[in-house]
Amino acid sequence: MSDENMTEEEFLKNYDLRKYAPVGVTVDLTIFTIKNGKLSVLLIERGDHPFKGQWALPGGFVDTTESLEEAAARELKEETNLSIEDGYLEQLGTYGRPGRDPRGFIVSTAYVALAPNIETPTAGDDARNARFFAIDEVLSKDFDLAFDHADIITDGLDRVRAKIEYAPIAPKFISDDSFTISELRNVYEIVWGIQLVPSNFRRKVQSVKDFLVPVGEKRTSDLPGGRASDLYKAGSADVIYPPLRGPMSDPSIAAEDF
Amino acid sequence: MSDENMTEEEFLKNYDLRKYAPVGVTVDLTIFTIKNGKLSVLLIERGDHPFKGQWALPGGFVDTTESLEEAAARELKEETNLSIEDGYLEQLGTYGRPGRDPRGFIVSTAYVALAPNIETPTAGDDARNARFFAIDEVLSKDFDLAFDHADIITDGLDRVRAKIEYAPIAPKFISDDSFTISELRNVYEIVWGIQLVPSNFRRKVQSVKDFLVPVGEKRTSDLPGGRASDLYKAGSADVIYPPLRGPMSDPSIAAEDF
DNA sequence: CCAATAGTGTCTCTTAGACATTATGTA
DNA sequence: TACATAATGTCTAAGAGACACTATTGG
Repeated sequence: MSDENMTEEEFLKNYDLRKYAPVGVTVDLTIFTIKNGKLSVLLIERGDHPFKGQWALPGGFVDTTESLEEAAARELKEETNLSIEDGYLEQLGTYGRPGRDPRGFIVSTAYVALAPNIETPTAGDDARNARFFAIDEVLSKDFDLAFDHADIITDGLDRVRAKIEYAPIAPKFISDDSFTISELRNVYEIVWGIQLVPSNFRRKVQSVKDFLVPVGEKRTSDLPGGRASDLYKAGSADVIYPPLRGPMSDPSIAAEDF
Repeated sequence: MSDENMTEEEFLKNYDLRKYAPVGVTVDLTIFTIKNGKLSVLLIERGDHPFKGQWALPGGFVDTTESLEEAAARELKEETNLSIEDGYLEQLGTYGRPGRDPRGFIVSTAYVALAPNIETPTAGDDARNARFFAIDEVLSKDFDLAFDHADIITDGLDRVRAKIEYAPIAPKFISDDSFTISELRNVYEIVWGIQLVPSNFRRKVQSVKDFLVPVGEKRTSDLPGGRASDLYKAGSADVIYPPLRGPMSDPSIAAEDF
C-alpha cells in the first residue's frame, strides 16, 4: 500500500520509531539553594558509567509515559522530597550537542528548581552520594563535572539571577513560610552577589502589589540586640513590577561585577 | 563481566540505546514576520502523515550528527533562505507531553526565529505549501493546527513580545539594513498591539547605548507629504537598558489589553 | 498655502539612590 | 546605658508620560 493512499490509522499501524536512529531523552535538574550564605547547587556522584565517580546534576531518562515536566518533578521529589508546589520548577533549556553523552545521541532537557535550605538531600534508594556545592566551587576550572553540566549550571545561574528581578520566586529559597524583609533581601544579595541598601529594598518590595502580605507577627533575632522585625508571607503576585533591578539587567553594573 | 568492574570503554562498547524505549527528537520553528501590518507566522501544509493536509510549524527530525541549534538553523535556511546571522534564532522550549505525536514518544525542541518580510518562502525541494498566516488567525479557535503547535506559537508569541523590551531584536523584522525610527516604532506597535507616543519612543531608543547608530542619510517617504527621516542601522548593543516597557511587563496594562 | 510626517522641547509626576532619623529590641 | 537591627523619612536627580511646538517634505 502506498503512503499516498493510506489513512492516518493505517500509517500509524505500520510506523515504528525503532527503525530510525536511536536517540534518548533525559531530564537534568539544577536544584539551587542557599547554604552557608552561598548559592549552591545539588550534585550527585555518579554510580554508573558513563562518568562513573564524577559529580553530575541529578536526572535521568524520561519515561515514555510521563511528560518532561513530570519527569523533572519526579526527580525533584526523589532528590529533595520537595513537591512541585513547595519548591519551584521551571524548564531551562535543552542540550543536544552531538557527543555530549558518550552513550549516543541523548538530548537533555534541563530544569531549574529552587529549594529552601534542606538539611541533607534524601539520598534515595540507591546509595548515591548527594550534596550541595557552592556555585563558585562547582564552576571553578578544576571541578570536573560530568557531561556538559557545567554549561547547564551556568545557564541556570543566569536564569535565576535574571528571574528574581521580575518573578516572585525568592521566597522559595526560604525554609519558613513566613520571613522578614531582611531575610528576603539577604536572598537577593546572595544570588546577585552585591550589597543592597536595606531601606530602599524595603520600599521597593513593599510597593509591589501582592508580593508580600504582612503576617501581623514579629520575630526577634537570635543574635543579641536589634529591633524585632515584622513577618511577611508570599502573596499572590505572579510578577514583580516594577522589577527589582539587579546586576544582570544593567550593562554598566554587569561589566564591573562579573 | 559485571557492570561494577567494567571500564568506561568496555561499558560503552556494550551499550546500545536501541534496547530502550523508542523515542524521537524533532525541532519546530516559529518563524515570525510582519506581513500586511500584522505579526505573522510561517506554516507549512503537511504532505505526510500524521496530520496530513493540516497546517503545522516547519520542522523535522534532528539528525544525530547535528546539534539542535544546527538542525533549527538548517530548517530556517530551507524555509526562508535566511542564515542565522541575518535572521534571528533562539531556543524557545521543549515539548514532551506523551501523546503529542501519534507516532510515539517524540519530544520537540521549539525555536523562535524572526524574519524580515520575505516575499514568498522558498517552498523547498518538496512541493509543500508554505505561507505566512496572521497570528490572530492562527490562534483563533477554528484554525486546526497539527500537533501541539498552537501551544508552541502561543509561547513563542509571548517570548517575542517580552524579549523586544530588552533585546535589540526588533530590527530583524525589517528588510532593509537601515531604517527609520518610525519603522522601528511600527514594529513595536505591531508586536505589542498598542500605540506608542512617537516622541517618547524616539527619546528612549536614542538614549540606549549602541542600539541605533545614525547612517547619516535621510529617506523621503513614498507617501505624499512628510519630512524626510533620518536613517539608522542596528548597533552593537546586546541589551536594551533601560528596557522599552510594553504591555507584557506591566500587570496593570496587561489586564486590560489581552 | 495646506497636509502630513519627522524631530525637538517642556512640563509634571513618579521613582531610584543615597543617607539621615527614629523605633525597638538585647546585653 | 550602649549597641544593633528594623522601620520610616527626606533630599535630589533622573526618567516617564503627555503634549506643545518647530522643521521639512510633497501637493
